[in-house]
Amino acid sequence: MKQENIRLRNKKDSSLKLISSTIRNISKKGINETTMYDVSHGAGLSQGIVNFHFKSKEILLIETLKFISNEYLTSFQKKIKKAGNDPRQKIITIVNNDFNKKICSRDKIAVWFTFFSELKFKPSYHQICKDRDLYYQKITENIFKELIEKEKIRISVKNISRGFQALVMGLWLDLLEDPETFSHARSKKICFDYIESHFPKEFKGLK
Amino acid sequence: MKQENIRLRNKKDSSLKLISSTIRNISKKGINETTMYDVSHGAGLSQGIVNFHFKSKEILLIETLKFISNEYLTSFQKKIKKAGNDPRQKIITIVNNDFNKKICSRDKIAVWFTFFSELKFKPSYHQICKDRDLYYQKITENIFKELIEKEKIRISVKNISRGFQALVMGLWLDLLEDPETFSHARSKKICFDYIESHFPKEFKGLK
Amino acid sequence: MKQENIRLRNKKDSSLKLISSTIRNISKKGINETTMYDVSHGAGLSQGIVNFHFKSKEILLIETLKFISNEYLTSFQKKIKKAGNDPRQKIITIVNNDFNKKICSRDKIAVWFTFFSELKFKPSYHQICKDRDLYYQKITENIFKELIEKEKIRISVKNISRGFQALVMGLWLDLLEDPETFSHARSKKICFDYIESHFPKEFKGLK
Amino acid sequence: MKQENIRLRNKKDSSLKLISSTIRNISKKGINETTMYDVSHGAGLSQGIVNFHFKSKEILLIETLKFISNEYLTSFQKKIKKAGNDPRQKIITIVNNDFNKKICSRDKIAVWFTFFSELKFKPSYHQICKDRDLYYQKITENIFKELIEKEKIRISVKNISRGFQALVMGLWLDLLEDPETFSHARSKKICFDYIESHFPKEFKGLK
DNA sequence: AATGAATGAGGGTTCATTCAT
DNA sequence: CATGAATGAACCCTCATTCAT
Repeated sequence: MKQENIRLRNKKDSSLKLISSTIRNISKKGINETTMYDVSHGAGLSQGIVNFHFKSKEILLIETLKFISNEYLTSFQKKIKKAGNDPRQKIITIVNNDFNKKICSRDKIAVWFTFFSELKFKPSYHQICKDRDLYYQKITENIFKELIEKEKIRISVKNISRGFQALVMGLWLDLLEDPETFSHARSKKICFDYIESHFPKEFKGLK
Repeated sequence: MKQENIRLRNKKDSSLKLISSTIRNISKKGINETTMYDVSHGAGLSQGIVNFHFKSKEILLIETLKFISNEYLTSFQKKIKKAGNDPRQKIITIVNNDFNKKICSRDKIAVWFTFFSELKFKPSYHQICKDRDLYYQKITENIFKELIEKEKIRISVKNISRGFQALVMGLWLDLLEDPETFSHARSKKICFDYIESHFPKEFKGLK
Repeated sequence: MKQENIRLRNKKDSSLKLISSTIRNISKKGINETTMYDVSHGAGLSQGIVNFHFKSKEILLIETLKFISNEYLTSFQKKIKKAGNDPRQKIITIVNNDFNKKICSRDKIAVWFTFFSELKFKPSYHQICKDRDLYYQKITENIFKELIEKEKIRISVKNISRGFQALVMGLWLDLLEDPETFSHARSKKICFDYIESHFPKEFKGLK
Repeated sequence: MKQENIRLRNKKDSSLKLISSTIRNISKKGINETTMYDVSHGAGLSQGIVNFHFKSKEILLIETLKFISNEYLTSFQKKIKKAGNDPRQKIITIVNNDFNKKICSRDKIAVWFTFFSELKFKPSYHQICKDRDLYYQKITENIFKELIEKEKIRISVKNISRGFQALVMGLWLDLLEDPETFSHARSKKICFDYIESHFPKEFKGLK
């Protein structure tokens, strides 16, 4: 029974090591250049082991996407909870989380965009991303709804929310593409400008 | 002389057919799943011809990126010229061009994001994208500068311009990811909302 | 530990089988006509295995050259050691070894000359051949030096030694080119004539 | 009629240029690395032309071997004729010709050994080389026969002649393999040593 | 006679996957 | 659970050859 537990933990350990190695490799070389050999040796394990823990490369990649997706959501949820009930505080928290260097290091962004680029022809990737997006959408839409009601302006919640989300993704791409002249700080500033321009009363002079 | 011309045209024709086939294939399957065989047969030609016109797959991909990049810029320049000197008209033109279905069909977007995902480890892709971006940046920054002066507001040109650009890219990603519930029309609306929120006098009630 | 040994032996076995198959194939068809498929299937193994054990065809060929070179030297050393200290006996031993049918079967000669023909543009082949030659030279020069001292004649050690070596190579080429009318026995006779003509006292009537 | 002549000459010119380019290329890169493209462009002509003048690469190579073989024989015959009837003078002439830098430049030797290495599996090469060898053999055997009669020694003409020939080939190989420390002059010296050792009276102190 | 775009067979190589140990 | 030799399909690329011009 105890041995069984150890085995399970070992198995889980190896799987995690493998996923972590996958992320590292993808961010360094992209999906196509990342081989099963790279992954296993990057995890300090041997050749055939990947097909042992994950049935195929396809599945390894799906699990990897699930992993970073989950990592994002976990951080998101934790911080939103801490932010309390003030919509103003909540949206600030979201921006800070989205451009938290742990969540969106250049490496991680590279991995995200790698998966994005395959969305069109990989239904399984699509599903995972969609799940994350829907969750994110639901939360932000609610926040923007509260803000709109407070500010008493007339604007589509759906549009402002989607615009916000698109803006974040676009800025992530900029961070990936242009790391020398663009920064996390400026990304946040631009997001806050976006919010302030729509909710001037609530966010005037937002730092 | 005439013969020479015919040959050159034929050679150019073949190259174009090949690039066009490459775009079609990448948008359908991604770069890695697109084989040289797919490309050549998709162009109605035979196996070895791709390596004859382009020395390698690598170079074929670079030329393909150059092609769509150039296509984008050409359309952009042509329409901007038509728009005249009014900054209001110019920014509207840019939005219309960015979400013109020829320029940003789902296929083309897929190709763009495929290349974006490799930006980090392919210096040659990076350069081409950077060239396009710098040009786009320069033009939009000038427009926003004019608008800011007209509206007499205090806001960073650089930030509003980059925000706009990021928003467009984020919306492209949405069009790629979520074609059923999202549309070109809504993308434009969201862009115009972004502009209107910053320049309310100039753009009040912009459709 | 024992398992490890078995694996190592298996790996070495496969490498040897592959090299041996390479020799057979080169002697039958030459380097260029020998495909990786020929080599692996000639060794009773499958396609990709050659690139697993040797990283490339280039390296396979280098290892093959090293192998026959080593085989030659090993046989040479063993017999020289047996021959004792008499220079007369030693040079006889060398001739016998050089035209031993194991060492210079027509197949092996064909392989040697295949590599010789690429010496000029393949530095790695050149190095291996040079190593072998230098060793051979050193030994034969010492023998001829002893003979010259015994016979008390005046002649350049370097030249007689190099001439001897050249003669052997020329005769190998004859054995390759003209197997019907030329033989190992006659090759030896010609070598002994060469030696006798320079050291008549020592070798008078050498058969 | 005149036009016909011009055409023929042009055709011959091109063929010669092509063969000459073939020799240059083989000596630089070996047969396998020499492509039809290399040959035609090295001759200042275009791609498809080789298959026009020679039906195939195989035939081009055969014609090339015939060419250098013929070049060798022509030089050989011319000089032998000049040498007169003295066997002593004739053999000296042969040595001088065999190590004439025009006849046996390192480039030409490389070409020769390239063909030698394919002798075993290319009957057509074999025939051409054999023709050259038989002619050479006949002449040298006659010379050695005369020398033996003059010197009144007992030795096999066939063997001494073949030994001589083998020695020359072996020295050619040395010139190919070891151009830094070995020279044409030393090659000749070694040949003369060979001759002197068998015919001391006739060649004493041969320079 | 000459050109050079096009063909297509075949080579070297890579790599996900399997499996005996 | 883990190893790593072995498999074999599939890829990119080369190149002799053809043929319309």
